[in-house]
Amino acid sequence: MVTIYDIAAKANVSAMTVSRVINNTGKISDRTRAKVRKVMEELNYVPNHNARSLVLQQTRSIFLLITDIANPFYTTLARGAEDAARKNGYRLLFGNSDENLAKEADYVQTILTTRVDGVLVAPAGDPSLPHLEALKKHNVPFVLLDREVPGIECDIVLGDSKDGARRLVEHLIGEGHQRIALVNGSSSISSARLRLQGYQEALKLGGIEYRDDYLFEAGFGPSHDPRGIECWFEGLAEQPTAIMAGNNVLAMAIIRLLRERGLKVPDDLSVVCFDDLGPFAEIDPFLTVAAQQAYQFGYLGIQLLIDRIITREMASPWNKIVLPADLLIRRSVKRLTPAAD
Amino acid sequence: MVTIYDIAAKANVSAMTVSRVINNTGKISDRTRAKVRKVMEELNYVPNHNARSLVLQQTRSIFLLITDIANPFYTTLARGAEDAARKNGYRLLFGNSDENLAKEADYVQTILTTRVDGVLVAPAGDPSLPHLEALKKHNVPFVLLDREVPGIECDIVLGDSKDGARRLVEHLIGEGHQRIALVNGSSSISSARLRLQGYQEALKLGGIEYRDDYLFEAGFGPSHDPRGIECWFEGLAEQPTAIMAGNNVLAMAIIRLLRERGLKVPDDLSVVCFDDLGPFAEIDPFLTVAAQQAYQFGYLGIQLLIDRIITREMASPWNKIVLPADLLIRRSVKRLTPAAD
DNA sequence: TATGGTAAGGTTATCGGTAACATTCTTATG
DNA sequence: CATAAGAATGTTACCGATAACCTTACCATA
Repeated sequence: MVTIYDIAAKANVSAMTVSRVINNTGKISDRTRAKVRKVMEELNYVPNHNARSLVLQQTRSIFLLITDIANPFYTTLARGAEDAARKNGYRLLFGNSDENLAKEADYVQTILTTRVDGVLVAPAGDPSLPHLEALKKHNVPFVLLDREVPGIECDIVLGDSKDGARRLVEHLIGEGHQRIALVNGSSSISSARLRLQGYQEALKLGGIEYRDDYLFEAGFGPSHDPRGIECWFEGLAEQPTAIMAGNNVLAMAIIRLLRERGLKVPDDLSVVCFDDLGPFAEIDPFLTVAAQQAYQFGYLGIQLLIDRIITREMASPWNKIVLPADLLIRRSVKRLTPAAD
Repeated sequence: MVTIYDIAAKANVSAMTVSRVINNTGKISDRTRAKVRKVMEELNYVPNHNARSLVLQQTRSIFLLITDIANPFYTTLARGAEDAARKNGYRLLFGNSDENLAKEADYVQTILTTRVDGVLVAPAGDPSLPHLEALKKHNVPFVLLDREVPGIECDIVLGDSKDGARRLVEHLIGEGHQRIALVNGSSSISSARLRLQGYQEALKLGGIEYRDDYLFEAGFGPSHDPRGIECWFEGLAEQPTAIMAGNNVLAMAIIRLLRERGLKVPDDLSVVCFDDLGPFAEIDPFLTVAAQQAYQFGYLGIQLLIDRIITREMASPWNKIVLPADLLIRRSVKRLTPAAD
């Protein structure tokens, strides 16, 4: 590999002069600058990022840790983050924890050893606490995305889960549904808890009693076993007329399950969910959803993070951005006549 | 930040002894090892990856550059790569070029400066040549994915585009279609060229004449303007009975376009495409596709790459893995009676 | 008792950059 | 023409780790 010393030697200057040319610092005569530039071209010089960040104590890179790379919510979020990072001259590195604490722990280790300037994290859930504490302890600025973690104070970008869920359920009630089930993510995830709250609130407002057997907790992730949902569904004494899914991945599992049982949506059962399905569900915009502004999660998250990185102010009050969800009413909910129920 | 020197001082040993404990090298007494370990815990030591890779001249990390993070083909590929990398003790970094040469060039720069041990690249197309040449020149081992680039010799994992395309078209012909259009990716992408060849071959075998106006070249990427397709479709003198899309993103564009015009698939027009749609099209497995083994692309790609990294053999014959595509026949093709046409 | 082999650990130089300070070269000014 | 004030460049030390070599101390053996 070519180093600044090779260039310095060939250009008959000191390494420091080369460094100055590269970074446009200090005073360099045009003649020298041109000479050094020419040698750099000839030798195909590429700066060594590791050496640079070792002495500078900063890397100009940000790590984005998401929980599911197959989920369009997170890939869209990632694009937002990437755009914002590029715009600010930061390199963005991605990691994918798969909603898995062990992988998350691994990535936190990577983050610490590579000395990135900051981190954007969608945490796996409340048990991510020690991971975030580790970041805190090592003074790595970070911004949480999508999920709060009790015990951690930091900047955060959230969706309005409670409100979105409430509006979804209110829509169902408005269409005449009374027996509404919720298949949710784990209650160790803040957004799942809020969606449950929104669900319960809407039921209450609608004068519908909350039933324990209509709540099932699965995993938000791609790798959870769908048979849990099947068992729950089979075991139901009274079939609901509508199911709300806590996120898009769960909605997929539910719809597949219903199809396998020959149940048509919405004719036999209505389905709604949180999060939109991304471009690949465009074949037939069918599912009624509470769509989140995924791109903004990433974009705004990077902005909050870069603010912290630049000011190095970890004491000033924490920012909390709450983005509303859009209710997109499509065709997965059947209108029930009062008599029909 | 805590360094090995801080630990050395507190444990009353030399930095070298600390290094030996960390890496399990050399001879260290159990007493010393325990003492050093204890101090490391107390001080929350985290090794500095930059310093380490500076002296070792290797980073144990691999860069994966994909062209579309929103495309399930690539995210599935990414999971395969991630799994394979983890299994081999390599860190995996992702980049997303968005089918955009400028972004790709940028990422190549990042790759060179960060001195990763190797790269997995899905190139934007033939014009990616200089980027790959840069990797070659700097002796960075790389493996191509999904697309060949004329002028570059290297290990590569490909799908059998020609065969898959031929089978898709043969299926259409078998169902009685004669007027079959192809909306393809840019001809500067090898896989698009092969898909065109497969298309033409199937037409020939079926005794159908190739028509120039039934070929439209759009972009494989997420950011291309769908109005091009609209114009082409509007301008058609004779409407085809079936359209084959060069990949899944194009299929989405076509289906949206048809829907906007009130044309039903497959009743009014049949559609097939290359690549499956991922979990989020499970709502209704509808589109007949040539599905590629996306996960394997990533998994096998990493294996080829790590072989090169370990042997440092850049001279031995290049590996070329060609993965077949599965024809998944679903419901987006209408059977035409000979009379109907 | 001399010898040497090995276990355990220390010293020094180096990876490729940059900050801080030092030095040399210009140029304008009294 | 001497000289001071910058402009242009060089020197040295250091960022945090590891490789290569060196030093002890101890024990077994002839």
